[in-house]
Amino acid sequence: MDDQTRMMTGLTGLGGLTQGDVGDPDSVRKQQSLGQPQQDIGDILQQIMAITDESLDEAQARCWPEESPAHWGGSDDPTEGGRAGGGMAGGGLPLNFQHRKHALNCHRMKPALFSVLCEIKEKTVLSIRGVQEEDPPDPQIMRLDNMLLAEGVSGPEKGGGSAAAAAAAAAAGGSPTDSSIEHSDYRAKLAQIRQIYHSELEKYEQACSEFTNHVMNLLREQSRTRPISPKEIERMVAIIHRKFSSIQMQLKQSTCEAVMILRSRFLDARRKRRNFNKQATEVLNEYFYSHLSNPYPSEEAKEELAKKCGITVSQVSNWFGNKRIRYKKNIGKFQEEANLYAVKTAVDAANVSAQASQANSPATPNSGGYPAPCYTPDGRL
DNA sequence: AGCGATGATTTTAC
DNA sequence: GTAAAATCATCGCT
Repeated sequence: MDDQTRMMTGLTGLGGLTQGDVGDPDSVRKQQSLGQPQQDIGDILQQIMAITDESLDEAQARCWPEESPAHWGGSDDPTEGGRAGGGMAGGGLPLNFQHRKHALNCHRMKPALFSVLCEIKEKTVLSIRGVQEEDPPDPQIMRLDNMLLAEGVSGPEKGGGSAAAAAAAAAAGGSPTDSSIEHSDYRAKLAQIRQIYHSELEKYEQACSEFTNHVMNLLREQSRTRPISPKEIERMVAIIHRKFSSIQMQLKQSTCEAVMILRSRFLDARRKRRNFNKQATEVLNEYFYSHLSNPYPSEEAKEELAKKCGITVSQVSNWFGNKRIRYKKNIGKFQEEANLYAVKTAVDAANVSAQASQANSPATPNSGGYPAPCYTPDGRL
């Protein structure tokens, strides 16, 4: 409801009114009763322009000092708008109001006036905010969309995202049993998030379309009593959609956050780290200390070690990476361990050759690379 | 709880 | 891309 409704109501049978008179029910009635001839359209428009400067409240106060705004035909409620044509007669609306409304709807100048007024509206009020009309796809919402798609929250049901995540986690390591348990848990939680997301999205879409329909019905209804161009309706719908899309973005944002938290809880291997078992550590250490001069196992050697230890190749790589740096950083600390494994290796070798004189030597000659532990090839510590 | 050990990840350098 | 180095997060012992 706005000035336009009141304008049109006040315009019926306008003739010879001064600007001060416009909108004054008494003066309108006066003019109507006098039955003055139709005034020139230019004058009417001029008066309309003057009226638009008034605020709704003051105009209404002048027009209907004793009534509440809800009695207006142009109310926000479309159902009321529907009744206003006559159903309300005797139900609260004053008869002169009904009379004027009827007069307006039947007036031969109505279509022409409406079209002119629509044009004026287009050129004034709407053009002000019509500048940034066309909305380019929001990069933020696109980012969120992509992420939700990648995580398997939005998009097709088959859950490709969670499968991919599971595969990624499997590649990261962990025993197969452990990870499969973790994954089913993860998938269940992800499915939960997915479900909530979709039901919320549905609610949102429903609310959006309901509200859009509501507003469109309202505007269509009102377009019978005030000038509303289709373009204006279109614009209103666009505004509504923009408002709702900001809500949608919030939903997507919080869904993304939930997925991120879930991921970090379930798929960050650091959080469920298990120390390798003793036997695995032994195998790795044996290799490390027996190849101290060049502790860089080849791909094949890594695979072999991984198989022996029941861990993945990348875990073997991690282990060697950690071991090299930590050994180098503090050789003293690892001295004991180094000697232990050197003896171990030597004993194994001795079992084959029974050569006691070289028993304490590392299996591989130490030719640069990493500093040897504090022992000599001849067995002195 | 505190703390060192340790596996994983990230950053940096080549 | 790989390895070193730095860092993180958890484990496991006291």
